[in-house]
Amino acid sequence: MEYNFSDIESKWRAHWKQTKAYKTPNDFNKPKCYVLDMFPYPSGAGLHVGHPLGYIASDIYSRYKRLKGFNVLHPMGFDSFGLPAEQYALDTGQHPAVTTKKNIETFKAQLDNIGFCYDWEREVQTSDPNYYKWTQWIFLQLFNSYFDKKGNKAKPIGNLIQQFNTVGSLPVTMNHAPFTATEWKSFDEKKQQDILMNYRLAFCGYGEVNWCEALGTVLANDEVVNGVSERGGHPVVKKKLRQWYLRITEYADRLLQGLDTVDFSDAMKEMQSNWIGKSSGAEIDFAIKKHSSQSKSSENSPLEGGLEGASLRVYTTRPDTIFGVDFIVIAPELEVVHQIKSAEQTAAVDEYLAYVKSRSERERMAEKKISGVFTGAYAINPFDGREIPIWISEYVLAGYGTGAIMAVPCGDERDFKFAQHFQIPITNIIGAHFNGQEANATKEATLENSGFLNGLVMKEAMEVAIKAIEEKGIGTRKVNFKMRDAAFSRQRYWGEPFPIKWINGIAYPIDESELPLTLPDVEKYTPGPDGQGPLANIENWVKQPVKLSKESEAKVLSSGKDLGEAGTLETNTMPGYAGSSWYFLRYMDPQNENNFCDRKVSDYWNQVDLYIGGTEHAVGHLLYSRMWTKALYDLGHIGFDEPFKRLVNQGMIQGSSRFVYRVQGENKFVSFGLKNKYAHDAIHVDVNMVDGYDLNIETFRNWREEYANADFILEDGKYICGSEVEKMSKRYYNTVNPDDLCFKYGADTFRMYEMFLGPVEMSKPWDTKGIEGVHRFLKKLWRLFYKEIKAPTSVGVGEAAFIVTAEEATPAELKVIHQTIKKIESDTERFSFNTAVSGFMIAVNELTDLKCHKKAILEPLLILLAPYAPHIAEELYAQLCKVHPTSHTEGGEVSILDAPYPIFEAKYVTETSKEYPISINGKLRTTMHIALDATEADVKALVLENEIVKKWLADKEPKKFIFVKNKMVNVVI
RNA sequence: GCCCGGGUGGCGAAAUUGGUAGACGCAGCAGACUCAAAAUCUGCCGCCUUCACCGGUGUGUCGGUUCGAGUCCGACCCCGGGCACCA
Repeated sequence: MEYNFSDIESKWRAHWKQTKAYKTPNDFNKPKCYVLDMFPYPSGAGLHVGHPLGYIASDIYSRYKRLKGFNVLHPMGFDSFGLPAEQYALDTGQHPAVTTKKNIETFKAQLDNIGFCYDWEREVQTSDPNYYKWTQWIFLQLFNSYFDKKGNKAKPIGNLIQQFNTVGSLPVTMNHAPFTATEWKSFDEKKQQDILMNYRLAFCGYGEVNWCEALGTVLANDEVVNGVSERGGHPVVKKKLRQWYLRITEYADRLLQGLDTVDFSDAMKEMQSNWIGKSSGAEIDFAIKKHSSQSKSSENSPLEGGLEGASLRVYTTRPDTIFGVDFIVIAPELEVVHQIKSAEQTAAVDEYLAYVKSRSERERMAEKKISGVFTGAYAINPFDGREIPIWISEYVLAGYGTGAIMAVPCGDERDFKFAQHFQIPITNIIGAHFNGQEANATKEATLENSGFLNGLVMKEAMEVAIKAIEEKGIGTRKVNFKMRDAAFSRQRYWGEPFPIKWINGIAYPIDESELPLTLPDVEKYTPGPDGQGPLANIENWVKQPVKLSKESEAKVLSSGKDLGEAGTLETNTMPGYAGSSWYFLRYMDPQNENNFCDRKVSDYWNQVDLYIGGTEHAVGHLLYSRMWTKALYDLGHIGFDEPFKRLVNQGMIQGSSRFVYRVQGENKFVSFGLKNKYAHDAIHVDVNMVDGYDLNIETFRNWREEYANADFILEDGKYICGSEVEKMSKRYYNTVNPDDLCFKYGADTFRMYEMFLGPVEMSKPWDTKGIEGVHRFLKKLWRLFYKEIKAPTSVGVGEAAFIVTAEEATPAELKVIHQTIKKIESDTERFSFNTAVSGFMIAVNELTDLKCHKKAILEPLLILLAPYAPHIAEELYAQLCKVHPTSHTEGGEVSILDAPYPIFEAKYVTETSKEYPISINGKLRTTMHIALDATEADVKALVLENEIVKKWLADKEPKKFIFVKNKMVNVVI
């Protein structure tokens, strides 16, 4: 019998399915291990070889942990809401639910082909109403909570209402004037709800959003890349719209601090902290100089009391440079611009504002030219009374800090360039540190021309300046974040409906008993009117009667509305990241109908011990799920506030594209080496028609009709293709389907080869060459168990006998297996799967050399191998148990899944003597066998007696001996 | 521009704390078995020199620390990824 992987693999897959081998119980008595993959979006293209890389790694780790006695949760599911399915529906009219279902089936079949140990009974799909019921429920928890700044945590909104009722507004108000308890009670329902909306963790508000016309929806900041949509690359513009948001900014500090408690790569932590973008400094008020020619201030001027005594607030991280301020710049979008501009400058300012408005986000980012205009107004430096011109320029962003900055050209590159461009005189406060040619952002300089800060080193001056500012009452210490609140609504169909009903312009939560609020079936997926989603077109859905939450119901009734008729459902849907922000919790308790996840169950499974996925989710999914976890923790629904204890980022597998070169104007193709002799065009050719770089010309001719009669200019009788590394994608014809490889070599070979390619974290182009080597290894392993006793004939394979004996193992054999146990264990623990595969190869080579066919050696080897190549390991193990039953295996077939993990015995790996390299002055000269327990004096004597050492020493006396324990000896002369 | 990674044979890559660089695999070369092929097995495989042994040299470049550097330090070059007017 030879290694017939296809029979073996289908047999064992059926067996696992039938016996529910991977069913994971919530068994609280066993130690747990939670291993999670980022679940896929089920696209129509199916899997390519890049996808399973992380899945294989996590599968190996899961199986390993299981053998080590852990109760392992290793689930899989689908992130099945999302734009592509809806775009496809728009084009073809097929319901997204239908295409999604089909795609998921394809994915599952492909995944099962590779032999993963998922418990499919725990599968989740974000578009399943039984799942999104709880997404909506969590949304309601966020809606019904606010962030208590003092306690630094989320609390029920009821606490806040009680506070308003008893003592009035909080010390720090959010976008509204302070009020007393009595005033609060006098406010009408609308006013009260509007104020509360400023506090809710999930809230609705007007704001500048990223609007993508082509996709017909708004996008979150992380979904916009270089001014275009991440998906599809469509232009994105800023637009003021009513939108739902998550108040993630309140968690900025905790999201930052939490990074210290988790095991993520430094690069990942860095990306997240850059995105959060914490900076500390101060806000400072600059009085505005009264100006005779000032234009009349409009009625709703933000400058209280007109220009008289008005001031402008700037944000700076460098209050120590306050004496170096040579001008102030305001973002053009700020209203205040119109109040301060002088009559003479009005025309210039208005012209500039028109120019700024005409520029798209894209242009602004693409060409960063220096532009701006003087407003005609001056501010007064609060410390030395200097008059400072106020400019506007698009390099200052309205949305960050106060939208106004104090410009210190000697210390800031942008300010310097601006000053240079507009010939604004520069004050030097850092002496020799400033050369007049470029700004110097040092913090080490001793300050000059800086009033009371003179003589101080900048670092120290920082504190002194802030104190002075606060004492003078002209500003405060201030921390700012780059991160914005996350846009949470999409004007699309294929997403979770919001459990919100609008009545009289007030958003009311619907009652939990109404969940899930399901998506209606629709005929058309075109957007509704006024930038609304497709749901707005379905009147009977929008107006359907739903029960509101008890408090809301009372409020609505008291305002005299009929509950059945009143109001309309929110027509936006939630974004793709809603469902993925908490799916790891649902896996723990996926069938629970009364709770998103039972608290006892989540206390048991707790944090994800190992999370595997790509870096592309660094600032999206990973931040959102961390925030949701923190909010659920604050509200007491779970017992941990970081979801992922350890994160491993698998590298991207790129495609290795192949090209043929068509001679221009002819149906003739020239081989790579000769292509420069002709005018040619490079054309992608399917990698599966190319062996290495040799084109299979017959297959190519059959590929497309137009190539059937093509001519070829060959070199050395071959057509050599060109190559390039690109993203793996259908349109480059460089995708390799795992199904094909599993069919040709088997899943075990495929799994081990993917791991053998290199470290999981590393990105690399796919190369199928080399898979033969891994396949050969498995065949060689097979031959340790089976021996051909009759040569194969033309009509069939040869007969083979199972040749494993019960003989006792020799020390040499024991050494091999114990070395292997040690290596595989440490490699698996530290995620070095490529070296682990090498370890197996070495072991099999050595055992073949030793002609070892002993159960005592091969049984542990199979158990070690089971996580990597589960099918062949199960097959050989079953056969072994049949031929050599033991107490453990008696009474029927025992699966390798429950086999006792082999124990590594140190005595077989450590030796009594060792061959030491002997170096002289660091150069290797010879080797000697020395007992490990020899003293340094013994070694010294032995080495000095050695003939070769004597020769190299000549007459010289050794200065010293260096002993590297169990490694080598070095003689210094 | 700034911040992370990373540069090791023809190729993918190994190398716990500085201690025999290139394990393992692919490709290549030579040989065994075969009428032949496939499969399998054996040997060689960084570069220079040599019939061979020996020797020299070698981990992007230059320099440093050390008895000893792929590994540590300094300067530079190249590649990959992330961020990019956040004051």
